[in-house]
Amino acid sequence: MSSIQEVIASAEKHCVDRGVRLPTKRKQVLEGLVRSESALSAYELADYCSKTFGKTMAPMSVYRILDFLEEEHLAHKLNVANKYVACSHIVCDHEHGVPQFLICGRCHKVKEVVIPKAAMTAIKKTVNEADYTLLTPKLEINCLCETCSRDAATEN
Amino acid sequence: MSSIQEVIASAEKHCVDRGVRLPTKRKQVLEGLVRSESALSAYELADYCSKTFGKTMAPMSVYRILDFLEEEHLAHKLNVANKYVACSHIVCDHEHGVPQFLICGRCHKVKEVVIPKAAMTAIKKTVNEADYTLLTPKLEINCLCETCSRDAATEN
DNA sequence: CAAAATTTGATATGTTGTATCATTTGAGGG
DNA sequence: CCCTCAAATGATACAACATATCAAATTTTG
Repeated sequence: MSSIQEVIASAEKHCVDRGVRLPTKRKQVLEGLVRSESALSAYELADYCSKTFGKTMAPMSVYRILDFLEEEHLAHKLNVANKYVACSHIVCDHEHGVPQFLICGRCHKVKEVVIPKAAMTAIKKTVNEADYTLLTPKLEINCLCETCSRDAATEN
Repeated sequence: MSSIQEVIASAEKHCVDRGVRLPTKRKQVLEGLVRSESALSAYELADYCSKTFGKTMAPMSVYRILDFLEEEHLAHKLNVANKYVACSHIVCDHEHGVPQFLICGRCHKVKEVVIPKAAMTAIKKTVNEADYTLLTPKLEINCLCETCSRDAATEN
C-alpha cells in the first residue's frame, strides 16, 4: 500500500507530464478521495475539504475538479451511487486493465477489481453484435461488502 | 414482437397470480414505459401520462408506481442515467437470465441483451473472491447506439 | 353498506447537477 | 519584476431527481 503523499506525488508527476495543472484545490479534492475508504458525493467532498482545509470549498468547484480528475484518469464516477472514487492505479506506471467496481449497496465501500479478460471479451462481443459501440468497458456491480452482508443476514 | 395490449395483459395476469393490484395509474405508467423506445425519467413519465391520459399525474405517484413495478420485475431502473425502462420479458413465462442493458450515452436508447453465461460466472467468481456478495448481476454498460456513434464520428 | 387496507393527491423539502458571469490565480514574455 | 493572458475558482441562480409526510380517495372484504 502506498502512502497518501506517494499517491499525490504520482498524480503531480502525471500532470506535469501531460502539461496540465494540479493546484491546491485540485490536490485537496484528490486527497479527500484518496483518504476515503468509500465513495463520496461531490457535496460530501465539498464538506470534507471545507472542514479539513479551513476554507469553504463550493460544490461547484468540486464538480469542476472532479470532471478534471476524471479526464486525467485520476478519479472515477460511479453512476450507480452518484459518487466518486480515486483511481486506485494512480501510482502505476504500466497500462492497466479497465477497473471494475464492486459497490456495497449499504455503506458504499468500494473495491476495485479486474475481471478476467475472457469475460470482458465476451461482453464486448455481445455489445458489438447488438450494433452498439462500447464507450467504456467500466462495469459497476451492485453488491454487499462482507460486513454489510453479515449484518443484513442477522436482521431478518 | 408483441403488441402493447399483449404486454399489458401479461402484466395483469402476472399481478393477479401474485395477488397484487394493477389499477389504472399503474397500468398507465407501465404503458408509457412499454411504448417508449428509450429510457424515461420519472418526471418525463409524469408529463407523458398527464398529456396522454388527460389527468395530471404527479411525479410523486410515478416514483411510487415505479417502485412497485420494479418489485414486480415489470420495470428496471437504470442508475447510470437515472431513468427507467419496461422489462422486455414481461410476456415470457419461462425464467430468463438477468438482463444486461446497453445504454446509449447520447439518446438514451436502450437495448436489453443477455451476455454469455460463462462471462457472468467469471464475474460472480471475481466478486466472491473479493469477499463481496452479488446483489443483482445486472450490469449497465455505457455505449453508443449505431446512429449516435455514426453521428459522433462525423462531428469530429 | 361499512370498516380496513391499499392507492393516490398534495405539499414541502432535500439532494444532485448545470449554467453563467465575475473574480482571482498563476505561467510566460517583455 | 511586473504586465498580460489564459486557466482556475468564487458566487449566484436555477433545473432535475428524489424522498418524507399526512390527507383524501378508492378498492377490497366482511
